[in-house]
Amino acid sequence: MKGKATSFDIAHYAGVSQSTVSRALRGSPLVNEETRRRVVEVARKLNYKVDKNASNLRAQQSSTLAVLLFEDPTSDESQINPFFLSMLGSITRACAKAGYDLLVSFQSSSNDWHADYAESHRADGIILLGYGDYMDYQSKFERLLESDTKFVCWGANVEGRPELTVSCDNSRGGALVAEHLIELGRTDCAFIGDTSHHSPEFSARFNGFAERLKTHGAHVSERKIATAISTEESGYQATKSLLANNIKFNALFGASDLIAIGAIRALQEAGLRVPHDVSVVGFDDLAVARFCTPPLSTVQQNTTLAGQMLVANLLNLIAKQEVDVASSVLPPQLIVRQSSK
Amino acid sequence: MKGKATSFDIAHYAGVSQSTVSRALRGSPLVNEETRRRVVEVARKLNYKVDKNASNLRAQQSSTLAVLLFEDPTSDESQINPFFLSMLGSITRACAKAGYDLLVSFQSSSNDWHADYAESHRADGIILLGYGDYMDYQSKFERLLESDTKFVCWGANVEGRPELTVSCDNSRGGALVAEHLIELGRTDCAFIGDTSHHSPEFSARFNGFAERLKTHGAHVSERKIATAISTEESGYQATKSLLANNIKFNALFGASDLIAIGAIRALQEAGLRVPHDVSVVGFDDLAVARFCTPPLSTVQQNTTLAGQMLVANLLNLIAKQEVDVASSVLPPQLIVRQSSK
DNA sequence: TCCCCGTCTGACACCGGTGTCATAATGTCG
DNA sequence: CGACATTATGACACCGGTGTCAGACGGGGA
Repeated sequence: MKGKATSFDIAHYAGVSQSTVSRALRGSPLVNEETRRRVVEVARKLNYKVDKNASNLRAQQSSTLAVLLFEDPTSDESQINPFFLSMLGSITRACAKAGYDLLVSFQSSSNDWHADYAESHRADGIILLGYGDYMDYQSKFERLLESDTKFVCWGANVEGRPELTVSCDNSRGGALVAEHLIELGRTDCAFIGDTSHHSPEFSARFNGFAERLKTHGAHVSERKIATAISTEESGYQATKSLLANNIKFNALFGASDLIAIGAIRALQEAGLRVPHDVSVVGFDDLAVARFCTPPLSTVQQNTTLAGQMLVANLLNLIAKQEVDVASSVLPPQLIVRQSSK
Repeated sequence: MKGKATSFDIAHYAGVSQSTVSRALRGSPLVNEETRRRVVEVARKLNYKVDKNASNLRAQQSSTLAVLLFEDPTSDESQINPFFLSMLGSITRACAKAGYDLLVSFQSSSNDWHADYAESHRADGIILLGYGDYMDYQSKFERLLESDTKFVCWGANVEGRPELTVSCDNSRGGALVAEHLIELGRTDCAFIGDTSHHSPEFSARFNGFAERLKTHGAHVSERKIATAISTEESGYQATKSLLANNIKFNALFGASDLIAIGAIRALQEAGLRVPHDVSVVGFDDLAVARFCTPPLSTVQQNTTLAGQMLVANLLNLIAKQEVDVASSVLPPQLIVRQSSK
């Protein structure tokens, strides 16, 4: 046998037509059980595998999803945010469980997207993953909507289409942090992150945090807010700049774990003890959080569930089925460790 | 315009034949520059994208690679080894740079592989990633070789086919650790990992380590070796069992960072100070290593380079070009941090 | 003028499946 | 025994491109 076997080869050896082979192998009820057995047997012997390209072409669907991962443009080239990698893991699993393949692609937000996976029929739908510039996204979303591409995204909201988004209840997560710090009596808080509309997730965390503090008579002074993107280095620098300006606080909320870890480094370098002098809380619950010094209190986002929801919602979208919007906002959970005891 | 545009639509609007459209869009020198401009313009206007399924089917190649990630079967369901995720990142980038798409799939070693990506023409080649049971792999490798599937793998050697493997010089990495500990005067060493043939990478690290110690008159006592797989928990348990047996040592080499991190936890719980009482060194240089307490000395594997090599070698294999075996063994680098000062 | 050649284009078979339709074989009922 | 439903199968068009081949066209040389 030269080259790969085709369904015609199977048909030949099984003494049936090619049509019957196709039907038999896909479990059509139209074919006789005895015939099917014969076909399956021959196919196994010849190590026959259905050609996905031919099958996809004819069936006009690919049983494949694509993940587009947008990195923070300024983040380190080599290291990808562990939070998204963890998400990627659960998406992969959820995909496999649904019998779909998964294409993965990293994009830099600066570039134009290579988001033609759907248009070129390589994927039936697309999952968008990333913190990213909110304003920048909307125009891309419009292009996707226009070309009738099926997609869902994590975090960022698509205007007027809530069914396309799965996200953590960031605002509530911020509130949980506020409550925790209030219980500890640490209401003189700093915030490292981004309160602008450029980062809807970070600002939601901040707003939930600030509002809950306010209901307890505390508030976050403008001076105690420093801007950072989600890297350790950025968190470190932002915190250092606060300290350099001689700004005092007894608690610090980092908009992500990486930021909080960088903040801890800055605090410790300045001779401040965590949590004795400053309680620190992060957001994400990366695997690192357990291992840093001191172990980091944080708000856990359930990436397993998130990945499952993203896949499930996307598949519903593709099948033109109803998507449950309400359940796509995932509950955050406060994990208290030593950094805020 | 209903549905997606096809090359026939473009042909119609550009007033040429479908053949010419195909040629024009793929830059064939046969088509007149003026004609090409017209075709390209129409294609842009109609937002036309070549159908990959049709193209792949006809061309009998997919411009796609697949990564199969094998997890340690006993490892935690939700968390994937960060080392491989980091590798995945660099593979993705290398793929994109070469103009290939990337399919990602997680496999449990226990299950039969769904490695039919190549047979079903979904991918031109496969990258195998994972620590795994060496013996178990050889039979799978044979099956891949038999079906003439193009593949490369990380770490594990395919018998008699060195060109299919990219790996870190684990033995040399172990030797670097030995030298470092000798310099510190810490030659009473424990090893946590796996010295059996089941884990070729771990045992190579151990052998390189033990041999170098021997040339300096030291050696690793059998009693000071404990078996662990590459998880924090496993490293913790293995170390605890050593301590429970009242075994003393002033240095500990963990076969991976996760193991070393677990070991540190066990040591600290037992009241031993790191590095004052025991110097600890790991292997991998995960992002975590910098952040744990104390920051972990470790052997860095260059995952960026590794990913590039895997992709490059696989593409050479597919193109039936020579593969440079020698350069596929990557040099490890010792990173000294506080855990072994 | 005729022939040849280079340039450019169109017609057409083909990749390997899937879905539809026609039909043969068998059974069922009045 | 004929009309008709049921079951199982084969023939064939089709998905949307790619590669081959034949041919149209214009120019240059004899």
